[in-house]
Amino acid sequence: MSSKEKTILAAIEIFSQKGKHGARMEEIAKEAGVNKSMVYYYHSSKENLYREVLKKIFYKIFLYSFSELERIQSEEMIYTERIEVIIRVFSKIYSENPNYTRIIINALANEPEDVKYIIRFLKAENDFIRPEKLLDLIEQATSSKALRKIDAKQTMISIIGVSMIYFIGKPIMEIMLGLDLEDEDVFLKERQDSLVDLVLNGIVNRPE
Amino acid sequence: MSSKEKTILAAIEIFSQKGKHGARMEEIAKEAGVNKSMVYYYHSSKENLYREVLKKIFYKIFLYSFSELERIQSEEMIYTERIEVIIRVFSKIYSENPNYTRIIINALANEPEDVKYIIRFLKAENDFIRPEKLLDLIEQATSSKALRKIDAKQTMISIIGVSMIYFIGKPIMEIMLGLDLEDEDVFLKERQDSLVDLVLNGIVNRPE
DNA sequence: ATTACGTTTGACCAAATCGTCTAACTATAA
DNA sequence: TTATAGTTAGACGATTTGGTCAAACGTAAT
Repeated sequence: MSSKEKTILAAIEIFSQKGKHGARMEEIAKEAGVNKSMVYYYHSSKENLYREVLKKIFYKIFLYSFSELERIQSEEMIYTERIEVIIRVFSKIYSENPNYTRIIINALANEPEDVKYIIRFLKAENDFIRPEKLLDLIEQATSSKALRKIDAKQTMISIIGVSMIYFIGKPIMEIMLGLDLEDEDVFLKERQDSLVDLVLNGIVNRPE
Repeated sequence: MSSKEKTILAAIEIFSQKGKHGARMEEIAKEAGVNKSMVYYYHSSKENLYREVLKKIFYKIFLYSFSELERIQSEEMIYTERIEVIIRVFSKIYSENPNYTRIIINALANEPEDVKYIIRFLKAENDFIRPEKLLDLIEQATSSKALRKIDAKQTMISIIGVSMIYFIGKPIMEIMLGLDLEDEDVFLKERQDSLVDLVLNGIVNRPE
């Protein structure tokens, strides 16, 4: 792996632990196993490195989620099944990449303009990034009476966002609910099932 | 207002804009209209000031949400109405205090241990902080058949978390969905209604 | 061997920034 | 008036930290 690549991976690790300002360039270099000058040689500044990191993370998440979306569109499924898969895909992305999740949450809260710029950039560069696809799916499902009359945009936000919740509120939940994290995997699985259950029941159409 | 109080309010403002590490003690002092020495005089260190801020924020949020919970428990309402009020209360807290929301999100992502410590502390000091109350409400509603057979803990997390989503995903949504923020208030209102609709439909019991 | 080019190193700088210290100011009580 | 306690100001110190630089290293082509 190139020094450039190693640096970005290390940066993801450190930024996710310490946040943008909390992270130290020296520490990132050490984690990457390269000289600090190398970091600057390839990424010119902390600001820049941070943007590279965001770009990489969003790219990977988009790549994965849109290819899954593509896949289920080509398969034989009823609408609610498709929606279920989508919810599980997002849950999976967040839970399997907790440090991506942390960085994204931080960026959204602190550098929303950076995030906007990067997403715009990625959308312009990569044809496969097409949020309309998810929107269309929801709208089709609605007009086919598989789903109730719901606002597709709002539903899309809810689906994407709801899967992120557990990670955000983990410490609160641990104390509030007296959760015992020894069985975190079990809890996460239940969490996912519960979300699927909640959302599907919330949007599905029930003929009288 | 005392200098100590002014400092905390200023700190909330600056921490919410810049994050814990991004915030400068000098800037906080300036915002508070006091000398930097005063900040140290009252709060001894940045670390300490940050914890004071978290304490204050969580206290206020708990105070508001639990008193609302208390209020609706004393009123004549059916279970689903109570749940609806709760969802709207949480949405309101987050949307009316965006800087609290940002700080909390940051703290949860970056200093989860601090958050745990503070919530434990607040719970020990303040009798009114009783998460069981919300849990009980959901459980009662379930056993009275007003709600489907759902896991109360999971539902509680979903209710609290789902209201936070809009703030977290705002930039993503703006670009993904091409939202036009001139009518943000309208959008937020629709967002809240949509959430209430989704969650209530998701958990309510429907006799065959 | 020499050139050339990308890569790597460690020392170094300048600015930022947390935190301290001492002296002074204010108000209240004796 | 004097004493005391709480409060404020601003300069200063020590360290951290983002960022730079010139020199060296490796390697592959000429």
